[in-house]
Amino acid sequence: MEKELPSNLAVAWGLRARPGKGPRPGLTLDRIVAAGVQVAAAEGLGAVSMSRVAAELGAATMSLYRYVAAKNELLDLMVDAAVGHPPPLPPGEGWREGMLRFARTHLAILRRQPWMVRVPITSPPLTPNHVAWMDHGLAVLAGTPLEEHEKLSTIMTVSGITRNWAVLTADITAAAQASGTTADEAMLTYGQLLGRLADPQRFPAIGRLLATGILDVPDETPDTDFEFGLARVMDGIQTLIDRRCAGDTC
Amino acid sequence: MEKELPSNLAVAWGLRARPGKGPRPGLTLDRIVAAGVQVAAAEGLGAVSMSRVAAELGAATMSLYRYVAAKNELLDLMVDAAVGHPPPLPPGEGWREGMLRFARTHLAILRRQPWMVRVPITSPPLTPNHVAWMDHGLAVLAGTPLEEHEKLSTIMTVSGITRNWAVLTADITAAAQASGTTADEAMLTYGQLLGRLADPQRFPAIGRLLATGILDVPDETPDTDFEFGLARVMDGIQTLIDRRCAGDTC
DNA sequence: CACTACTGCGTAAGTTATACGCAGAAGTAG
DNA sequence: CTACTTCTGCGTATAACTTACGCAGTAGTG
Repeated sequence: MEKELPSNLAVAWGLRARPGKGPRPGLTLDRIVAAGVQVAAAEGLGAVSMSRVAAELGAATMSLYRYVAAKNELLDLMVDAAVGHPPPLPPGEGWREGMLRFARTHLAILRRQPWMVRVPITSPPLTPNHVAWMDHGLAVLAGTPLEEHEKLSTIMTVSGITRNWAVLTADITAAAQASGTTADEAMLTYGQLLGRLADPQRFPAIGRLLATGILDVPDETPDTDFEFGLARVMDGIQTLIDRRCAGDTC
Repeated sequence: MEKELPSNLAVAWGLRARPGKGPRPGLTLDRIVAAGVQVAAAEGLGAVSMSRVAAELGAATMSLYRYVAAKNELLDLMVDAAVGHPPPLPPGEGWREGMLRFARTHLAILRRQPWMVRVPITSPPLTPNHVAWMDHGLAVLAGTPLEEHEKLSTIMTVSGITRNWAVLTADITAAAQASGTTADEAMLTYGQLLGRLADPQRFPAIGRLLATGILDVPDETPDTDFEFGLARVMDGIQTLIDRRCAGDTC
């Protein structure tokens, strides 16, 4: 009755039956993944080719395919490895500060390794570390009166906002580096480009936005928009909790 | 003082100086983009190669490079074309229903052309239709007492949730089609896989989630999690508006 | 009519993932 | 100890892919 596991998950969870028959393997999945991460960190995701990773290990290209079914699988494993374990849950932490920490930590990880957001997602989160983070998020929300499926939805919402923000800022940073400036300047460049391209006649609402001059001044605090979105979601969850607990024991 | 526009933006906005010197162009950027969209819609993003698109038009591969600087540029233009114009703003619509419509329409577009979410984003939203959608979103929020930059943050938050959900469901659907089942069944498969892989001992919070049996039953309404996230954000914005208007003229 | 700037596109180079299959290594059964 | 099985590393080869380069020809301009 047990269906076969998809191969990528089998290797990710280390569930490959390893009968001690043939010659001892010269490589390890961990070493391959680590080499891939190293290449991606040093030269970007574009530099990650099977031959490049193999060269890093002093092995032949095709050797990698004994450990990984396809390049996609390697990329998924690289991302999972780079996400890493979630930190231990601070005792006595409230759900709100916990979720904020969850999101900010996640963002910091994506910032430290910008190549992560360039890996095309092709499967729902089922790799070990992603599952661990999901568990971590659920644990943060354990004390709330939310239904279990609502906790899951909350985590996905927060993750979505975080990833989206990471992608956006990574884009802007990349564009900045391409033209040899800093990310701050690139933010301003973005505003300038928007002002140059978006005719206020055709796009009146954008005209009003530009008229405030906000996009012409660098943000005093970093990640303002990100924090704004997070705060809104937290407030919304608070509203749901209040509504549910109204006139009820909670 | 006017810096040169990046080439991808120049072509996207149709700002290429076209001196009527040489031979009349045999192709159009629009036709190329349309052909690319057609190929992607019919056979998936993986089938979109420069030669394939050129063949669709009866032209040679290299001809496309007279209109597009690189394949990435073509992909960006394809996405922008597929997003399309935002609908006209329904008169008398409140900000909440407006934002919900914004998000649902966006999701429907990404669902109708699943290849869109597979195009790696490499630049912030500066293409014409994306700008138009941004303007549309700002217009929806025009009646609220939010600051202009808060309106922008709101739109980005909602867009992030929407895109994230589109990617996730596209992944699950793709995995379903790969194994010859339906998306609904794949959702259940996801729950089953999670239950098989995530040891409740190691991941207690996930254990509690699985124990509710929610993942074992198909959702009665579609996009439950997506709608949950949206509702939370809307509630959060309502909270902000209420707080700002407390004891104040609004 | 000469000139110029532009278009279409043939050719070719350089990468890429990965299918196939063989030589040899390490266990296992007799 | 010997035969057999099963696995590993990896050389070779294939079929894609993007795109640099440059040439022949065309439509306006002076």
